[in-house]
Amino acid sequence: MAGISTKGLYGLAAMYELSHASTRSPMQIKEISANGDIPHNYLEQLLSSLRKAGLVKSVRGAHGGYFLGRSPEDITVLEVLEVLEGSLCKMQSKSSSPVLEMFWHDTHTKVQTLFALKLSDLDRYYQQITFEI
Amino acid sequence: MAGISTKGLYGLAAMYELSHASTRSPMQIKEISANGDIPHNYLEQLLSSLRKAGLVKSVRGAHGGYFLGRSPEDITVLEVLEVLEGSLCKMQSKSSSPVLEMFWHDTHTKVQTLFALKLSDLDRYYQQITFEI
DNA sequence: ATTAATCCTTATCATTTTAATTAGGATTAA
DNA sequence: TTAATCCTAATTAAAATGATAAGGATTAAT
Repeated sequence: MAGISTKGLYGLAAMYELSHASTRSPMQIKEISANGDIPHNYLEQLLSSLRKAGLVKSVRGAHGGYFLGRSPEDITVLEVLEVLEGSLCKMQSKSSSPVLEMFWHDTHTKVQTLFALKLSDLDRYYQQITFEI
Repeated sequence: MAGISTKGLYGLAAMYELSHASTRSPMQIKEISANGDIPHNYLEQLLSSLRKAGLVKSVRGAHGGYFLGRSPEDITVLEVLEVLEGSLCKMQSKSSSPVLEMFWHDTHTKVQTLFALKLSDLDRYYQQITFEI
């Protein structure tokens, strides 16, 4: 299936939470886990990947937790999803015809553009709710 | 991974072949299979799905084969891929926040728009090659 | 120094999907 | 009647998904 798995959904939800968290004290896994209804141990694995990619920073020990690795204006949804799900809409084998090859390449580019919005832009979707009601 | 699997690649390649085949005599699996470098028996399964969805028509028996189910102007790449891969970029569980819920819904719509080009439009990519050289 | 809280890592597991392969059945032109 | 072709179902190997479990490493608080 060519869908987005819970890995990506959970990961983006976690990043969204962190983008609204305090920059003073770290947010803990259990809090993200509870807010997003994400299995605690599974989320740990996702945050581990995100940390290795520099998208989050961690503070270990008691009162530890997570911060966003960079500001929400400097992180795109595309980055988050690619860390967790691999390249979006990428074809894994060569095409038989140059036409299809070009189609897939072009489509891949367009999908990347589609997801290249900043974490800080996500809240625009809240505005849409307000406008529509 | 959120990629397109060979199922979709093979299927679209087959549909593309058929869109350029004669409308007088059917095209045989072995020919599509050879042209697209697709395992014969695997392609049979994909064509079976496409036939059940009405995207191809088959002629059984000796000298049998396949036709496109409708004209290339009436079949979109989206239809082909959704038959074989399921809904594109669909999220399988509900989001924790309304903002993300709207983001995913909006993105799903945009991805569908992206793939909503006709089989007959694929050849425009050939023009691009010509223009760029 | 001890303890409790928290992040971190690895191993394991069940389920599903992918990508076939195999084997044979059904249909039809010659 | 036969050979060609589509059609279907069963089986399989490998990988990904979506966890669960267990314990190690680090640190604040006592």
